[in-house]
Amino acid sequence: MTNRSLDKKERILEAATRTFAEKGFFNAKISEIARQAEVADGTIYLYFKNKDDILIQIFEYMVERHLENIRQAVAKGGSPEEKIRMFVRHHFSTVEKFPKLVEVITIELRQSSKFMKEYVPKKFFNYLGIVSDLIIEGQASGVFREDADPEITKQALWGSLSEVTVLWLKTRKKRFDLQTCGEQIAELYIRGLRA
Amino acid sequence: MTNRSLDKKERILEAATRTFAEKGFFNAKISEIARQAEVADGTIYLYFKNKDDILIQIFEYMVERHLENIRQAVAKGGSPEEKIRMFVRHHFSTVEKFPKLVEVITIELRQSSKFMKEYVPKKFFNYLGIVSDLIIEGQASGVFREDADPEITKQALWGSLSEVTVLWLKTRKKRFDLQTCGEQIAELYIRGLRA
Amino acid sequence: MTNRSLDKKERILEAATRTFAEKGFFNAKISEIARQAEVADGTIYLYFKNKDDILIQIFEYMVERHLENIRQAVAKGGSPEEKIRMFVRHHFSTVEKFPKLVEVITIELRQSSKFMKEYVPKKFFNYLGIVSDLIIEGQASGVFREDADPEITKQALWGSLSEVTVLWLKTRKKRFDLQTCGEQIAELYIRGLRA
Amino acid sequence: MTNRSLDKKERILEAATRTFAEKGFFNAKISEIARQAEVADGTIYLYFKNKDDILIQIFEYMVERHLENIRQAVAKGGSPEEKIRMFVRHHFSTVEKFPKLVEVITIELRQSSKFMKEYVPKKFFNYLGIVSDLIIEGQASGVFREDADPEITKQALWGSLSEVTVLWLKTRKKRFDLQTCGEQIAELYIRGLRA
DNA sequence: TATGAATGAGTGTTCATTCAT
DNA sequence: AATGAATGAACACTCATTCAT
Repeated sequence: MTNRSLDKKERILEAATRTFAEKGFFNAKISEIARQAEVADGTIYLYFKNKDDILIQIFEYMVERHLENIRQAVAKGGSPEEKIRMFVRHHFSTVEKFPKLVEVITIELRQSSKFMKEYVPKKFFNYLGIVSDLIIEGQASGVFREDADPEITKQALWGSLSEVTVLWLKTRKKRFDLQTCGEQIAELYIRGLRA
Repeated sequence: MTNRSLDKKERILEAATRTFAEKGFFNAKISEIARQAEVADGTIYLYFKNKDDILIQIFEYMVERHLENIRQAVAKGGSPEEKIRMFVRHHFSTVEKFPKLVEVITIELRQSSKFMKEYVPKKFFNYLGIVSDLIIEGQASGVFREDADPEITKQALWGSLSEVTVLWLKTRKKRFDLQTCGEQIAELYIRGLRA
Repeated sequence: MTNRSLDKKERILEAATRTFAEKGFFNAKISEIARQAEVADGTIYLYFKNKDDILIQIFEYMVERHLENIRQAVAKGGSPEEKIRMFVRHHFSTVEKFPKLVEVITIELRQSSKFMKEYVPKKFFNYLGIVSDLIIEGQASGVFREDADPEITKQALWGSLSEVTVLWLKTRKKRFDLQTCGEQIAELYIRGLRA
Repeated sequence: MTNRSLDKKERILEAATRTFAEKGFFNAKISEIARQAEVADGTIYLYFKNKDDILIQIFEYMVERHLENIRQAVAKGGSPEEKIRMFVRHHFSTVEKFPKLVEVITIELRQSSKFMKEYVPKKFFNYLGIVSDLIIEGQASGVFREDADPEITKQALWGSLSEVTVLWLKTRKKRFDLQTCGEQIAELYIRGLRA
């Protein structure tokens, strides 16, 4: 029962992720998602308020998964510098593991007006907050410049990660693989922040 | 004649920019743009292939304007480091001068599937190419690390600029003004690249 | 068992009457009726064929109740004239006693296409037949005009009663109370029929 | 131009009247109306706000036509009694001339929730007002009873007319023709009102 | 009897685009 | 070049009804 329900919801989330990644948010039809999830159109509305809500739940599901691991991953790095490296590595290994999911989050999410205008991604703020915390920690321990603004830097790093991710997802011409991407960006920010 | 035509096309571009920025790409109606430009609905199709094309032409118009100045602006900086600073400053001063325009380019453009999937922004590549050229120049003159990949770094910088821009456009709570943003990001990348 | 069943059916009829009167036939949801009757959605279909059938059964239930009393009530009037007065009075006192029920019968019933097109309200014909019988009786005893058509008059009276009822239900601005309505209409028809 | 537009709007009104009468308001599809009017679906929305609006405009169109003539028709009757006769006759001759139109007005109109709940049929009130004016006139000249309430009587008469009309429209078993109906009802009310 | 999760048919309305003038 | 009336494809969502339990 609960089992079947969870099954169904997950099947819909999966089907939606695939469909959104392939067709884009707007061109993805509810009936196509239903078909792929092997449920009736109406069933989708037992688990989701509307089309935008599917996207938002994909996002939340993703952030939750990601968040579970990221703190542990970051903790493994001893110094703040190493922690930043871990954060970046973790991002790209997630991209590598769930490219479709990341594609939807990074590209299609912006097409949902509900998401862009009404939804406040609280958990995502927590996630990004890890970065500014790292910077503050590094500044406290003297390894990072005092004059670097943690908020701006956090945002800048996130921009770098997602832009490079989009490029990689779009081209798939891995002249540079994701490992390289990660090391390059981590190095850039670590040196950029060093006191 | 040509005069009136140019007039009309520009009026449409302006009206579209305003409307896209205010309502978003999808909620902006062609008839609303026509009304604001004081032309008939059909007239728009004498100058633009379709709704997406308006967006693309706004983008090209923007890049052209931006490109005209950017090379001169960058040239003013003597060293590669200073040139990067000029590039970033130029970006944010443009954001400051044409916020509506930048908002459309940075946010609404991603809503057009034509743009995201079919259009190859050649001129924009030229524009971004300035950055990788700068890095290569800096590496040649020994001020930048040889192991920094110019392509990845270029993309990372662009990601930082646009992400911070989006944040600034959305919040308008200038806890940090754009000047500060620019200096922060420039410093980050210059130090990050330094040999 | 039978006890509980009757209970349940009656609870559904009551809940439906309330819901139909409040929301109208089309805006009343089966699930809302089920919620109010404290049964499961599916249970309703053990007692009723479909949504229209609920309405029809409300109607029949009403007519049965009404019919039980009306003959006695009419019988109390000695002369045909007085009997018409009793009929009209009885109608309005029912409106007064069960306004919700009457509202559903008089207004919402017309929204059901099943009712309007397929259902033949046999019992209701019996009910209205009382009027034409009265008229014939009056004609036989010489108090009513021979040239009044009992069928047309019956229909006309019914139209008057329901139209005035609708007005009263809609406005509730009792500039005239129901008593007055009844006396006015009875007087009109008695004089109109008098030989 | 204006010519074509009027044409088109009238064609839609006609097609809608026919379709509503045949299928009922709810079962009438916009696309079916468009097909019958030989216009595109979207064209309907250039002339009408929505489906309910079509019905409302049919109603207004009808009342306007009816109102134009009714005052003249009533004026022809010399005495108040004769005027009531004219009013009733006029009603049934309209039913005879435009049965489809009357069917929509009398039966289908009640299915539109917009009409029943939001629209206030001002012109229709004027139309019915003719009746209460007649009664008051008759009371002033002493031919009608002083104790007959003009408002209730007006409403009662309207109920009689529409109920008998519905019966006639539904059965078409003209055991009594409309002429007879008119004379019967007129006689009933004239006698019923007589001082 | 009773449940309630699942179904899936069904449609009014919008709006980018066209084309006769 | 300019118009703007006309087009018609396209689709998320609801809710009465069913049926496995």
